[in-house]
Amino acid sequence: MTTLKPRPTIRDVAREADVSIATVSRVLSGIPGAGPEVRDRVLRVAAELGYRGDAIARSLRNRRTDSLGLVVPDITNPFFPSLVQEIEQDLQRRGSGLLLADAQGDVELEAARVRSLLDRRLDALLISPSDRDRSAEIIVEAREQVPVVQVDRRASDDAPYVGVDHDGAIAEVIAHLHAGGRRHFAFVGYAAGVSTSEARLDAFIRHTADIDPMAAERILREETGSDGPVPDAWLDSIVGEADGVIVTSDLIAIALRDALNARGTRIPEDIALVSFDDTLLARATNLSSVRQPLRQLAQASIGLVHGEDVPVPPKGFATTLVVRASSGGTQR
Amino acid sequence: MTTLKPRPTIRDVAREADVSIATVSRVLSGIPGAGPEVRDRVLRVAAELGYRGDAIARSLRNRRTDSLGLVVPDITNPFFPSLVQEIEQDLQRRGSGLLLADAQGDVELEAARVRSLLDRRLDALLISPSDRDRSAEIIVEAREQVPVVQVDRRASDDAPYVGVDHDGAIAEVIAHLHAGGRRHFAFVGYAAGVSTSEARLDAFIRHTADIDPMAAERILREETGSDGPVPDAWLDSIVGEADGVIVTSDLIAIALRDALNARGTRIPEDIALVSFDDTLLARATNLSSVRQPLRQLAQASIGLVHGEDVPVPPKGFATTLVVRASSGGTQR
DNA sequence: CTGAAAGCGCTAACAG
DNA sequence: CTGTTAGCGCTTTCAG
Repeated sequence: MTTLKPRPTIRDVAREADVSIATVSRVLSGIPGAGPEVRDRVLRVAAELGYRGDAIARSLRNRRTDSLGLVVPDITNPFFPSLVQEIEQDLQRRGSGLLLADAQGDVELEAARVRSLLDRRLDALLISPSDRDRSAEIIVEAREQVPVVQVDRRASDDAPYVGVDHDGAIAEVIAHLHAGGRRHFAFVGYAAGVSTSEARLDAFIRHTADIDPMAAERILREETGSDGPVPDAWLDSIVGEADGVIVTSDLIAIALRDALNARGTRIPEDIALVSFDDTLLARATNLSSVRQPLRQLAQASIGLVHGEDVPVPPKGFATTLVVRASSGGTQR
Repeated sequence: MTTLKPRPTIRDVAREADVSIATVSRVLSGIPGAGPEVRDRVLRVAAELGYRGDAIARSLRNRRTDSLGLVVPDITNPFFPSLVQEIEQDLQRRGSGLLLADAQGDVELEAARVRSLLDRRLDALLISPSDRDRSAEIIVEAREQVPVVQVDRRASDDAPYVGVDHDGAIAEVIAHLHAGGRRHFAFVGYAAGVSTSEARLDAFIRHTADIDPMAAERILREETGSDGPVPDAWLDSIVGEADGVIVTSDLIAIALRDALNARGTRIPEDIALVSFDDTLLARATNLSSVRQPLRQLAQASIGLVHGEDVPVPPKGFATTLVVRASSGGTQR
């Protein structure tokens, strides 16, 4: 490490411009009452010195940190990096910083992370709760200190929630598969406790009830986490049984497709595959996937948490089904 | 939003425990000189009130924010979330927070993000620079203010760098492929300006020189970013030409494998594929991949940036080749 | 239009 | 062993 150059303070600027620090503060904050001559001088000196202000001191005084906490259940799940990116971008535009915490799917860890973030006095907290039920408690606790908004996943009915219309998404997928001649459906990768997964499963059961009463029997739970090999049990339940499969994540879908291919099952001829999130995995491997409106999610949740009057559709934001090779064409 | 509960300050604790704020501060900081009777009372009151201290005020006083900035070139690249996770975890253990910024592969944006982070007065900055050459400037600038360490990617020779031994990694991969009977090599996904990619390419050329002089002709640049379809030109240059292919990322490798399969080329029989990063993509799809010691990278970079005397191997940390189906067995 | 001064919550001299 | 006080850098009354 070399020697660190100390940042100029407001006093340096004041001294150099031969005015009081109050004046400097006013000029730099763009507060009207300031003489044009003085104004220019202050601005010039500030620029010369490279004065940038001290966010910490400002925060202490303003009781506002211009930074926001984001807790994700697992940054390793490719859906979240994309969301994080949108959120970070939006915050940057607002001049706010992003404090990120990863709960690693663990409710205890999540609570610890939230508290640790709150100690840093963020202006607000965005959280995608790890567990549908058990995350509610920490959300309530956090809500006593700062505005909290739940994004993508939800746990507490007390805090606002911004997510997508899972029901509409599933309906669209089923319709698409049905239009392609598929009549036997399966739902792969259900993760208990994950609110999005539960919402999708509910919708799946509802929307297949009429056309395929057996579909509710073909629900395959995620056992091993989202990585690891595809269980043989899944393949046994699918091959020869279903011709239209909905998968909760691109990653699982890709693994499933590989495993099916290895068994000689052809995608999409024998089985059509549609997954969720439309991450770069889906794009790179020609997987049909349900795209989430990430920018809208980011903007709405950030707006909401800042107390703005953002319109949030009651059923959630609309998704887009991106049809690619894995569910393309018609069956047989 | 409901009413927000104000956090208790140190004065509240002092008043309630009937001592001075100085005593509270001392007790809570575990500074010795404090009467056992008073000590207990303070601790009890603090607990009752749920006093947690104010990180902002503490930062202003201590000139230390206990938080660290991390700038990644693209959080959407699956390698980085894993690294971020390790870093966040390590920081949490140290009681520090993580301010994340995404440069989106854009040097200008990167500079803006770095400055914005510095304004927040972090204790240190970790950066994985977007561009081998053009990121150097902002690193130098940052270095004047806080300790800076480069992780994974590098740009400036002035700031410390923590990364892996790309040369050793490539050597191991080539040896593995060679042992499997592969004799004609290709390097896919080279990204100019990305220091890791450049290091790997250098090593590739060096380590294939003896056994396959033509290898240097089979270097395929990443043109479209890491998503998007695989260019036909890649396939033309590989099929019938190479039997051992090294790919710079799991994502590209998966896309490439799909495209090769679609052409009737079989993996690993016709072509063995080994990629980099061993992300969950590789695990999920049985791809051979070079694993990076993320925890070591995280710990070393965080240690270094804190001025600790962390041993960093001069050639970089050793990687591990994880052999899976895509390069398994022997040729033909 | 500008300056002096209070004070955000905390820690660290310094006194007693 | 404990209390008083200065002050981190800033914004914002309040005076002038």
